[in-house]
Amino acid sequence: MTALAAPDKTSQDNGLTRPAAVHEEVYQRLRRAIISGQLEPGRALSVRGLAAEFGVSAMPAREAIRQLAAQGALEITPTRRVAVARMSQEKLEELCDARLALEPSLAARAAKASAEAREALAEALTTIDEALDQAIKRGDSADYAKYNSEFHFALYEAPEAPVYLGLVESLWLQTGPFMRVVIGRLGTSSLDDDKHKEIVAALRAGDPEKLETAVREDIMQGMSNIVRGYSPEE
Amino acid sequence: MTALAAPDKTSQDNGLTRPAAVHEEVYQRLRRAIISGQLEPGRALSVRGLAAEFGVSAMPAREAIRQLAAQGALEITPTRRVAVARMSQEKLEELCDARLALEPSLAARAAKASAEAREALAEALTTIDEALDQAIKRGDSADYAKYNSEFHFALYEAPEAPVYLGLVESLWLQTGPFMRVVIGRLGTSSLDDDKHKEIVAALRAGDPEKLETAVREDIMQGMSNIVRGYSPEE
DNA sequence: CCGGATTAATTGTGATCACGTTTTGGCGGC
DNA sequence: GCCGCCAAAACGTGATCACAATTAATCCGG
Repeated sequence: MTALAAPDKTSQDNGLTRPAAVHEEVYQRLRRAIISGQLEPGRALSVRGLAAEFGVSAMPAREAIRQLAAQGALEITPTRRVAVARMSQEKLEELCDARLALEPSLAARAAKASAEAREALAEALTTIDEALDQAIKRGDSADYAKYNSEFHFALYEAPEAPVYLGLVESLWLQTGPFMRVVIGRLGTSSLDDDKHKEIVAALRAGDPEKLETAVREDIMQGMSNIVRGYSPEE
Repeated sequence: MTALAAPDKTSQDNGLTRPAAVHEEVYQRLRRAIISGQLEPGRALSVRGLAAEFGVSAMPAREAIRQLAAQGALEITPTRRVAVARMSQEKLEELCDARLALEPSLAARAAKASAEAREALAEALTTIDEALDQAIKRGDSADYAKYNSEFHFALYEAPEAPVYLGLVESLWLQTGPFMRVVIGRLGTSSLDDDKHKEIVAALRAGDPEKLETAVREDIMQGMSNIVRGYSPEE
């Protein structure tokens, strides 16, 4: 019933750092689940339900919900109930425009890093992209969504641009759930010609303009798939 | 001590609508105060302090803080204390870029409305702009910031684009506090040649491209003022 | 077998409390 | 006069409870 990934306890940066707040933990897990499309649009959430799912009290669940609602990932119904945000034709167009306005120029900043940093990032991206390709061959749409989001955010986190990153995260939080529905509808077979190879190549070359257009094309193609898979029902 | 505007009780859309949640009320007032620059960067906030200020219990204050933190308006220090977000050189550059990437194209959508709607909006904007000009003549930087934000958001709320609007609100929540500091430093005399007249004209003409460039120029000019007033101290 | 009313379960919200941490204010020693 | 220590005040956070509202379930009459 859950499908909400447990935290990766292997990364022990513990030493002098304070243990993460419980509500932060809940927020991160829920956030990842939404971005990678593990929760379908309209899916009802509740404070007590989430609290039980995570084995915590109501307070951290409330805070996580409020935070994700502020980022547009969750909707508050007129009767104050909470659900994963739904998609609409107009919203889809807005999301597409906004992604095109932000993500390419954010990615371009990654191409301006040092050659070593670019190479390290390129290798990391390649690793993710291979896992992504295998997910496509396997027809595993869950893993596809997961690795696709990991690929993009590995790229977007590289230039340290917290403002941009926050905006882009908000966009993915709103696209993620719906994306997954569409992939489930179309299957992964229609997704095997993404522009990730071009993205990595442009990054390696240190060419911001080329990286920009590669990301733009990747977005446009992905979003056009979504539009293709969009049917006006609910 | 407060300076947090009380809600406008005159707008009684009551009838069948549910009374607004207390935390929503707190959020809105705090949000407006931040956008219009009534709270300086680094200003410490606390759950109990806010609760006392608004005459409510701690819960609504907590939720409002969490929400504004998610939008980048408030910072959570490493020791979990809350403060109005501070500015930095890099952040300022990011905010400038992001504003230029989003606000002109959002405004352009307003130019595509019907002639009647555009005319109504143009008149509303003119009214605000007159108040703004008087604030400048008066040298009242608080009112300047207030009317300037009102002008822009009247324009941005016209096209019903909630996704875009959310992103732009986040940007203003991060620029507002710092903007006010800069205005206080430079005085309002350096602000009397904004592009608002061009914006209204382009809107009346229904010319999206012209509106886009007018908004872009307004942003660039405002942000260049900020850069001029920026000194690395604190 | 179905539809509507009544009851029961679930939900968001606000309030309050306890606990451990952090910040602050003041006092004493150098 | 200044710096470090110590106590006190303030803080974020999680837990729990009560309440009003909404949603779901149940039951009954047809």
